[in-house]
Amino acid sequence: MQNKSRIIDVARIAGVSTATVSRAVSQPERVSRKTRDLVQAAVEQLGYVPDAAGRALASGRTRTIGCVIPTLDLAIFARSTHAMQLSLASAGYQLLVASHNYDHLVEAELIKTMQHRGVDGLVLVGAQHHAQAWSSLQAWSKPVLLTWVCDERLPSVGFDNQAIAAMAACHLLDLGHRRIGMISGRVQHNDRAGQRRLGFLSELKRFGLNANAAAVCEQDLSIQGGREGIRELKRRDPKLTALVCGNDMVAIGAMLEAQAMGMSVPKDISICGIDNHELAGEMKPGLTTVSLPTQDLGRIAATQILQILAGEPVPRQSLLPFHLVQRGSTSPAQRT
Amino acid sequence: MQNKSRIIDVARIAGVSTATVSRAVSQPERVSRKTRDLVQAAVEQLGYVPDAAGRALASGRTRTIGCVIPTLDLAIFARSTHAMQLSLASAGYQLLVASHNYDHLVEAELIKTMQHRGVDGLVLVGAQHHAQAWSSLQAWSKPVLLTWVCDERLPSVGFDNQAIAAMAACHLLDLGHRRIGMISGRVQHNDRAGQRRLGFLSELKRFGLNANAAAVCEQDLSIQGGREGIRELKRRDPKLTALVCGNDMVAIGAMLEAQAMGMSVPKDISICGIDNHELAGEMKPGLTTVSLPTQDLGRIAATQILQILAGEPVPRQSLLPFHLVQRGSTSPAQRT
DNA sequence: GAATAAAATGTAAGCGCTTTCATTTATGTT
DNA sequence: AACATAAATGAAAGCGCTTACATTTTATTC
Repeated sequence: MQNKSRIIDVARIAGVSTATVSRAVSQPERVSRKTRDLVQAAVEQLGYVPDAAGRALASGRTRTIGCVIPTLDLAIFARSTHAMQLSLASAGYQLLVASHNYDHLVEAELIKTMQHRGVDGLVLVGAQHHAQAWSSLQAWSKPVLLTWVCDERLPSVGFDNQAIAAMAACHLLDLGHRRIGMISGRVQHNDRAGQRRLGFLSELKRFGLNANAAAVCEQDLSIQGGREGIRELKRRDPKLTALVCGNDMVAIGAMLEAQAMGMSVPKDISICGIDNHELAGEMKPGLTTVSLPTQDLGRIAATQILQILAGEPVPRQSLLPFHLVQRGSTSPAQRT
Repeated sequence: MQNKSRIIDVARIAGVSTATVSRAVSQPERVSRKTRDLVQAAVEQLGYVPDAAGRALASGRTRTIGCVIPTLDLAIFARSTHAMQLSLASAGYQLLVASHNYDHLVEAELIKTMQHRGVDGLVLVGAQHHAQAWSSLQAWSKPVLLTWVCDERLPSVGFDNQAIAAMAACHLLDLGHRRIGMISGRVQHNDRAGQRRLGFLSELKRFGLNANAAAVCEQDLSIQGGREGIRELKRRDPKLTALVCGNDMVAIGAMLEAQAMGMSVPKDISICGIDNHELAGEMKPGLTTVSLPTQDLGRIAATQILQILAGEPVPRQSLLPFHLVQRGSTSPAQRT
């Protein structure tokens, strides 16, 4: 079965040189019909599969893409990574993943390791990285793709995170709310969260509201974070009538806590999330949220980095669309 | 920066042979204090990092572990994989992941690819695999670890899945329920789901109940699956008073649907999940569930495969503990 | 059918590292 | 000091593959 046959064995059986076998295997069109069949037969007879290490050493390519993410333990990253892996696999590429839990130094190390590991391309999350990471990326000749954000410095496929939060804020403003808070993710080492916070604040400003940072509360992107966030914001402004949340888990936490505090959603407080998690539609009331095509993100990232690798042109910045899904957790502000 | 220095450059600067550099880098204890420092200095001066492909080709080892899972898009797998990756990274190993969406043939291909890709070890989910996969595993000289289950044929770290479901069933039986259904995951190509179903049915039998397969309904492990499952089971047996669910998402779906159908949980129907997902405690009522140490599973899997690799002895079968978390979704059966 | 161009194939030189084996150097013993 | 032994080092042979480059074969043109 696994008889570890090498290229030379195939060559001997097929009666050709190893160079020809190599070509027949990786660039069939560069070989005559006859030899291709000959080699194919030998390959099958031996169950030959080229050894990746030899291949990598000789060619400088590994058919492996590295993906460095904050964590796999957040549904959105798990989802996009999953989609990415499937797309890569169907193109014969493999995925090396590593996560850093929002530690920029760890991330920089991971990037370096992956580079020396010989990955053919690197997919990162966000544009905010350790200076050391940036410099090793710059000194690298292989493609790097940024995801979740768009940044001039590198090809990216992501979202206009400001616009996402602005869309949520705008929805609430349109409903007449004027005392709106935001539970944001931790902004340090997370430019997506930073951009969303900014988008939220500018939108308030655009409506002529005094948008100070006091309206924003940083929390972990978890149910618990949502619970704590709404308590904090309510403490700061007891008259709060609406809330934008950094993601749906936070929104769910906030909603549950609001209800536990005796408030009615949306009557007493309107809540809007981001992501459109499977659960959003299942809550009571349903969670209004900005729906992001997370899976597409992963799929497109895979496609694009493979295209770059293939020398095909790709848009340098791809902004993915998103839209508001209105459910029951938001409603017009009460007259006061 | 990334000046691609090779071992020979280091050797020249340090004034030693490449063999010595190689030793100084990978087995410092096999080299004299003096040369070690010399080499170390040269390494730092050049920013030398050994090329992985060369290393792999020469040594036959890649410091890479392959992990083949059904999907990353299920919280439990994302979680355990995440934990595994972190543990591996801290030991200098990298993680190659691939998922197959419960397709055994795809899985077999992935296993083969990873083997030829030169991974140093393989972590799989479950013990049920394509014959072709089994045979390529058998013909392989490197360690393979099964997770989520325990199976004599290979070292494993997992759960007694029958006991998990039995624990859930037993809890409901103890509460006096006698008409109990189960919404199981798809059993085909998923031995965990199969074992859980079996555990459920045997527990019913142990209590002298007529446990036929009619009490079990297969669904996707999602909220939607839970919704459909409870409808189906209620249709089959309108007097159903309790429900075991394949995982918490299913349980949540079932609970929501039960409520939507006008039932009260737990008054009209008791529901018990498996996993202890972050959300379980947040539901109204809180979801009773069998808590599984998902993260530990990943961490331990990583540790064990590295130990095997290091030639250290490890228990061939590691069964991880689990326990019932009682919350509001289960209560004593009503007198009839 | 000769001349030319294009396609197919072969030759052989590495890719960067590890590791066996032989050799040199240090350490210990009497 | 002479010897045995152990530790440290070096020389060099690959690991299995790809790919310039050279060579041969085939197709094309007149």
